[in-house]
Amino acid sequence: MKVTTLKDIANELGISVATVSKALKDYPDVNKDTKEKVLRTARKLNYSPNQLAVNLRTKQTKTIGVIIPTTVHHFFSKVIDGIIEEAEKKGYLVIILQSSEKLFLEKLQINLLIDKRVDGILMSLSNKTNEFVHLKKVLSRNIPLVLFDKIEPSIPCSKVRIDDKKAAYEAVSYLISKGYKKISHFRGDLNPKISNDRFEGYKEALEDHGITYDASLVYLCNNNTDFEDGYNNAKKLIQENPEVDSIFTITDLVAIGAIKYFNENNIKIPNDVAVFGFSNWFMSSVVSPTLTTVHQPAHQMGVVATEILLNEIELNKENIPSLHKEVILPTKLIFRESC
Amino acid sequence: MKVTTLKDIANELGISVATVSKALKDYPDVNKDTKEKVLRTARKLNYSPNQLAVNLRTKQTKTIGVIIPTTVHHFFSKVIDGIIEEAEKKGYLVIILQSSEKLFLEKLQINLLIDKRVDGILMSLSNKTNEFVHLKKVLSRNIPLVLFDKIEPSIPCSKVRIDDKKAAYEAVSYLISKGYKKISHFRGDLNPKISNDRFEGYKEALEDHGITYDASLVYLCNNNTDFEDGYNNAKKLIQENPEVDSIFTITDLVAIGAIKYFNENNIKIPNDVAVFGFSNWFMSSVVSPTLTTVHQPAHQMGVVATEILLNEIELNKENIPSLHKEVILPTKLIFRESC
DNA sequence: ATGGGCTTCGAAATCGTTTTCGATACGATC
DNA sequence: GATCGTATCGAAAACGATTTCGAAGCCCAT
Repeated sequence: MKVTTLKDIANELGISVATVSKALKDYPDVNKDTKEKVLRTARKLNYSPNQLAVNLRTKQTKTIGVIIPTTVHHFFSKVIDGIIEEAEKKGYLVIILQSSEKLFLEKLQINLLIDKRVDGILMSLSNKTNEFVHLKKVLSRNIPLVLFDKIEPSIPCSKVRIDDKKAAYEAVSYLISKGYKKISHFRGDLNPKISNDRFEGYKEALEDHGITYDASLVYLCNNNTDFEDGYNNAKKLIQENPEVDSIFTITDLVAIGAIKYFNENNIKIPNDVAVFGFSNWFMSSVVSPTLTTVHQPAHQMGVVATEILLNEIELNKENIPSLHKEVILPTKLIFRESC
Repeated sequence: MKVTTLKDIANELGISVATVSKALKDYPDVNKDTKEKVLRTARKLNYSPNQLAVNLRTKQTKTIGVIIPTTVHHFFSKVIDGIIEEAEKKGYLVIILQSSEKLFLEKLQINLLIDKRVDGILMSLSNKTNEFVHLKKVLSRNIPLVLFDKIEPSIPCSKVRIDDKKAAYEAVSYLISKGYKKISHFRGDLNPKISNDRFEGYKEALEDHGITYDASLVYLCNNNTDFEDGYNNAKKLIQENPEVDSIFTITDLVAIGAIKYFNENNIKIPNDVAVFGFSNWFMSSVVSPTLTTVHQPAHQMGVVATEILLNEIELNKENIPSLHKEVILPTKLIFRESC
């Protein structure tokens, strides 16, 4: 089953490859009749251009690369959804790679994407990423790069994120305004910036409202901020601080773990302990009681990051230097039964 | 920032491009000394081959395409995880497209991937796909194709799936063996084969164990087999068939919806009504009570489908015709509190 | 008859690699 | 000295498209 090329069309019509190419691209310097004839036989022979040749010649692939820690995560799968949606709309394809939270994989994958000549790269950094030569390599090759969610402020490129600190501040302030005073925090790992930011927001909200910060009320989720972290920390919390009246958790999954423990042990939510999540994962409206949480616009983050990237790619093509944007997407408190 | 090519290395050393290329690929007909010199300057100039040129020349892209209905779904995101993992291991990149359950998008995306000259395609069909010319086009171009999960039996290509009917049969048989007699079924949409298969398994298990099938106990999930389907159907079920003692649901999410309704209305699980799910979504071990379900090997499905595809690609390269496999992955009943 | 303007076409270079097929040189053999 | 084998290299074609630039043909004006 031979694939037809420009040459086949040219031979069929007894004209040159150049004319065929120009006819198909509607160049002004080709006769109407020949244009039509070319179009007809192109359709007849079921021609479609060999993208590899086009890419080599035009030096662009209409493809972007995405590197994220994992696809198996509700947040990231929604981001991917937004990325693919926006990219497809503009005629770009998307190659996805997972760093699995490993720095060496991240570096390797950057090289793969550079070799593959993707037009641009979208990244959310792994928790382990503490050096950035690989990112600088991308920039030095003049390949547009946009970071989202897990970003690194020092890298001169566009970034899309939420204001984790502010969101946490608002959540905890809400708890305080509802009269909660002994507010615990189940915090994330030490490394990723976002978990520190949420922690900072928690502390600042307490201080701003005259509640002194109590380190013994903060519990670490060292199990990849998993469901079990919430369950186990809830257990410890009740043993060690029975007078606690509420918890602000780093993420919904942790909150749901806590809820499970409370439900099993006949601790009433929100009467005994209120629970505040983070992310607005769709399960948060399903669990009993439904979970009050912070809405994190995952899909929108994918769309916006891709918009910015594709824009920079287009500017890059015309050699227009693009200034880098830092977009902070708004979060929103979602009020449900758990508070 | 110029990217170095073979020509640059050749110029630097005063030798030909051909020799440089051969030196880098360790051809036997190039002197050891020149080989070393080439290697050294290649490293010095930070050379990495332009994949576009390589692809054009060798006619393969080391890239596979994946078309699935959606990425925002726990099952599919785990499949993707398996696909990317296996592909990366063998040095292939993965382009992901979403059909969003639309046939016209599926067709369009097939064309995109063909134009992109991917080496092979992995697909799970949309529920709307009722004609298959686009799949035949892939095969007629001699591009390896592997279908998984939502497959079409009539297409002559490899397939990876589970035995939905058998899994459903086993689940319902288990319920019967535990003494349940009034077994309801929350079934999926009419179109995808897998939901019909599960329905068939349900019916057959009943009949084989001397329970006459009662159509009034079967409820349709017409809301995309969503959480709400389970909730609403549970409500209707209790009103219309208060004597029901158990439910077999098309998928965990529907089961969890039902569980929520029962919890809210003080209907005890499993004492009043037992609930059996399908998929072993990780939430099924989190909800209260934990959900008895059928384990569906999503990650493995991605890995196996990719293995088969890459194998066919390799054979294809050597012009060895490959016979198509149909792999049926084993499922497993997971026993928890809800039954 | 000459020149200019316009339309239409195609030769050829180019993108960066891979690979075939000679070409050359040198030493060994008879 | 003629022949052969071997080691080493490079010219050139090829992959399939894009694009520049010049050529050819024709008409019209001078």
